[in-house]
Amino acid sequence: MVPEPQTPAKVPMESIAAGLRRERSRSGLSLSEVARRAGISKSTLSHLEAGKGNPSLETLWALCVALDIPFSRLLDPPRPHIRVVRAGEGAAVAAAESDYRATLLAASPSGARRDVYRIDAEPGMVRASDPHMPGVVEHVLLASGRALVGVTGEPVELGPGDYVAYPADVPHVFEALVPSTRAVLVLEHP
Amino acid sequence: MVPEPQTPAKVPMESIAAGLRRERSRSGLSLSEVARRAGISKSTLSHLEAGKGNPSLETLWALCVALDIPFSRLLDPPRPHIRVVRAGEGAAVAAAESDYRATLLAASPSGARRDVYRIDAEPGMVRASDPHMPGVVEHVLLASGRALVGVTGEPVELGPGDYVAYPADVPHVFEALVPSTRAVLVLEHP
DNA sequence: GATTTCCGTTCATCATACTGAACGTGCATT
DNA sequence: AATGCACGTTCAGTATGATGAACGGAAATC
Repeated sequence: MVPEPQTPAKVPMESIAAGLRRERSRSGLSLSEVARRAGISKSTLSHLEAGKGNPSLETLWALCVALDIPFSRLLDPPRPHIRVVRAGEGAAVAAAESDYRATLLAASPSGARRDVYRIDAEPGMVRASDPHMPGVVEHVLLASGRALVGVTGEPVELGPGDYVAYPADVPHVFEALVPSTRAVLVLEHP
Repeated sequence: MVPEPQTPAKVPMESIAAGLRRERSRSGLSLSEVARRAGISKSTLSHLEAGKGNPSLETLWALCVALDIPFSRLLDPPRPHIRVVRAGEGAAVAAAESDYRATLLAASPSGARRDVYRIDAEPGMVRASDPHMPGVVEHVLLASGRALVGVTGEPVELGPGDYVAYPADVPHVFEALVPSTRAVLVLEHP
């Protein structure tokens, strides 16, 4: 078999468009302002954020510089890197000791600080948070009850023992679904 | 001060050109063949490898697919991502139990396979390895002795308990400095 | 040694990404 | 209300990236 000749190899333009919108809204800048800083025209940026076109490297690069983000932020992972580990899932850390069992949920990036919070929430109370500083990640381990947690627009429903990590430099929510919902929240900043 | 209006923001085209040449030579494919697989013209690729032009995202993406490399491979910095964790350093995994203490060295990328090896080395014996497959990472945890480990040209000296991770798709070495040097080597492939 | 086949480069032509002005809109200010 | 000024979008013109044929050279095949 001849290896994929002429395969169009579609570019994740939609993902890039979303990334541009997300990063710009995070920075709080207007489309015009970003275009001005990047030295490109508003129309070009407007097109790109609409997911249309096929930008040149120069254009994308200028935008990354203007937004002060690494290039990979727009491409590599569909950035909102949301990870869910259900109760019982996850790799266990091997221990010589007898019946000790630790499940690794998230590795700590070196240099990161982690603050721990306890959350008590009741149904009907939706706690919506504004974006934090860039790079901030929140980890939530649900202790009891049920809750919708995560990035606004695509939250995850958690049950007891479930875990989720999501970027907290975009708007995010915590909404209890049943009474006496308790959780541990770890706020990680680089 | 108005924040950098109109700054040209130079693109690292030379670095990208070098990356294209490097990755293609690594794959052993001809320029024509890569162009054919990517579905672009030879002339375009020829220009890009010469560091000329300003490729569209579609073009670059197609090349990355054809070369089977992540996009960031062409842009990111001088690739070798080397991480050293000295004995005693590193984030410890919290345990309710008494004096148990686990230091997390590297979280496993999902889908990655990890093979574990035991290494026994004596001074004078320099073990130089040729590059493995792209994306392969080696982790070395030194058990006893001393050793120079890592990417050829910039190895790291390890003592007991020290840990290092380095890309193994470039030439790398393991050189024991004292007798009875032992280590655990984890070979990780995506 | 002539021929074939692939290699990588160069150049005129075409397709299109980018531009800049004009537009409708919403929010302050007067 | 009227005005001013940002915002984001649309559209015709233009700059330029991508193409495909033609090229010279090297290696394999006859």
